[in-house]
Amino acid sequence: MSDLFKALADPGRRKILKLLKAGSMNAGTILKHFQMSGASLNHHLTILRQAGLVTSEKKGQNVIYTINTTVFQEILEWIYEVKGNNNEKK
Amino acid sequence: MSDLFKALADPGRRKILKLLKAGSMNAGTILKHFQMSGASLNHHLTILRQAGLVTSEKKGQNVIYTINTTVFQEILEWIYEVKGNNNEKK
DNA sequence: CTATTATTTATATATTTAACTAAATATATT
DNA sequence: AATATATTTAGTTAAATATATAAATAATAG
Repeated sequence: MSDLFKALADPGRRKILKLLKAGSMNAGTILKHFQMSGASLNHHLTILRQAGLVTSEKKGQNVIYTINTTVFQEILEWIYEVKGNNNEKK
Repeated sequence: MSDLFKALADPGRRKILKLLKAGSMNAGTILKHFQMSGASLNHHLTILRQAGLVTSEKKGQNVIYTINTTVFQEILEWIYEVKGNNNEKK
C-alpha cells in the first residue's frame, strides 16, 4: 500500500502510466517522452513494476511495458474505508 | 496531486486518517496512539494539512484535527483517467 | 565473431524526508 | 505574574530517493 502510493507520488511515473494507457511500449519509446537518462527511467520503471502498476515482457531486443490497472482496486477500497460515515457532526 | 499521494504514502499518516474517521480530535489525543514525539506527529499533521487531507481548528488550548475526504475525489478522477479503455489487446 | 542497439546494474552525488531534542509560542489555571 | 499543558518551530542527524555516468548484459545485424 505504501509502495503503491509512493510510486504514484512522482509526476514522471504518473506520466509513464498515462503513456502506457494509450498502449504498451518498450523502454526506449517511453524514454523519448522524457529528458532523463535511460538509467533514471529504468529506476522509475522498476518502482512501478514493484508496485504492481506495470508488467514487463522481453520481446527480442526490447522490453515491453504494460500498465496494470487492477492494483488501483486496493486504493479504491482504502479510500472507501476511510471515507464511509465519519463524524456524524450533528 | 504529488503532495496528496506523498501524504498517503506513509503508514502513520494513513493511520491518523483512520483515527480521524472515527471523529475529530486534538493533537495530544492523536499522539496517544503513537510512540513518536509530539514534534514528529506535528510534522505529519502539517503534511496532511498541506495535502488538504485534514483541517485544523484552534479550540482554546487545543487544536482539533478533522479529516477532509473531499480531496479523494481528485484521486478517483485520476484513476478513472488512467484506467479507462486502455490497450485494446485483441 | 564483431559491432550496434536496448536495457539494466553499479556506483556516486544531491536532494528530500523522517525523526529526534530543545526552544518558542499560546492558552489556561492558580 | 508564575506555572503547567498543548502545540509548533528550529536545528540536526540518519535514512531514503532521484539522478547521472560508466560499466555490464542481452539480442540482433552484418
